[in-house]
Amino acid sequence: MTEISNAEFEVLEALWQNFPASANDIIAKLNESTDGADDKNQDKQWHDKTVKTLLNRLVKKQALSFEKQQRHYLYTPLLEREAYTLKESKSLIERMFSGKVAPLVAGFAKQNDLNKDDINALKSLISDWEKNND
Amino acid sequence: MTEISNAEFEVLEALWQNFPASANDIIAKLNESTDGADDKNQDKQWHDKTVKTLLNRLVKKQALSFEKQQRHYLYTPLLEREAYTLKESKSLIERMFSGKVAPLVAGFAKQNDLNKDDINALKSLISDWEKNND
DNA sequence: ACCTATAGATTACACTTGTAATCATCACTG
DNA sequence: CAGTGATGATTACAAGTGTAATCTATAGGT
Repeated sequence: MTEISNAEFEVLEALWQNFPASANDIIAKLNESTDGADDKNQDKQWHDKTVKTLLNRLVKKQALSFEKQQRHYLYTPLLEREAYTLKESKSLIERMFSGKVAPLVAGFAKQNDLNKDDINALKSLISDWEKNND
Repeated sequence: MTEISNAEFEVLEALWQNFPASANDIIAKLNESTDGADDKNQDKQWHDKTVKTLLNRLVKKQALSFEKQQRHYLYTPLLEREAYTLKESKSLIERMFSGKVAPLVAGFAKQNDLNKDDINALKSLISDWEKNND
């Protein structure tokens, strides 16, 4: 229920990608370079202490649970990624676009931030919607 | 360049709706009940001191300018609403959906948060896009 | 069995944010 | 002309955030 901060979200993100996971697993995942061909990718390095702090805060916020596994903990997210991202999306769209998703997409279109794949994905969504809502 | 907080955004929002405006204009606008038929609309009341603080912060952040008009100031936004909302949208979509807008829309669809109007708006966007991208 | 490296807990600390109250100045009112 | 009420400036202050360092207990190596 409490708010998840940006840094906390990134930690959760790492956990969602594979869980349950130990603090070290998560730290490793966070520091994995998201290598693409471009080398201007100087991904921030996460300091181990920082990640531990964030894990603690997430536990306090009941965004994840942990269970003792011999010496260390294994963490598991208590939030579903999809539910969380939807909530955040809706919140932004509510605040900025009166709850309508189309104006957001329109902004992307205007900026030339859509490609054929995006358009196809949207078309497919629409046809699904129409199938279910005759 | 600095970040605009949520509360600051709401103040900016009021200003975008009509500017230049005095602090009092803005406070009035913010406290205008966004009346709909539903009376469970107990819009938060903005305290005059609070709004003044936020205006000052926005000036410091160079999000708006002001000019002395006799005794009081007239404020004018320095950011365009559309540019700002686009930037925020892109940032969220980058963080949560790898930069792809379709998954966000898919979330809305899944939750039944789209209606015929939304679908039509999206279709129209798509056909415009296709017109410009053969 | 002891010492050390380590994992998690606790503490730190500056900056931002939400929310105002207080201070200083000045224009208008009686 | 003096007092008051408004306007903007300054100050306040707790909670949240990003970013760690220090403390404490303990598991594992020698």
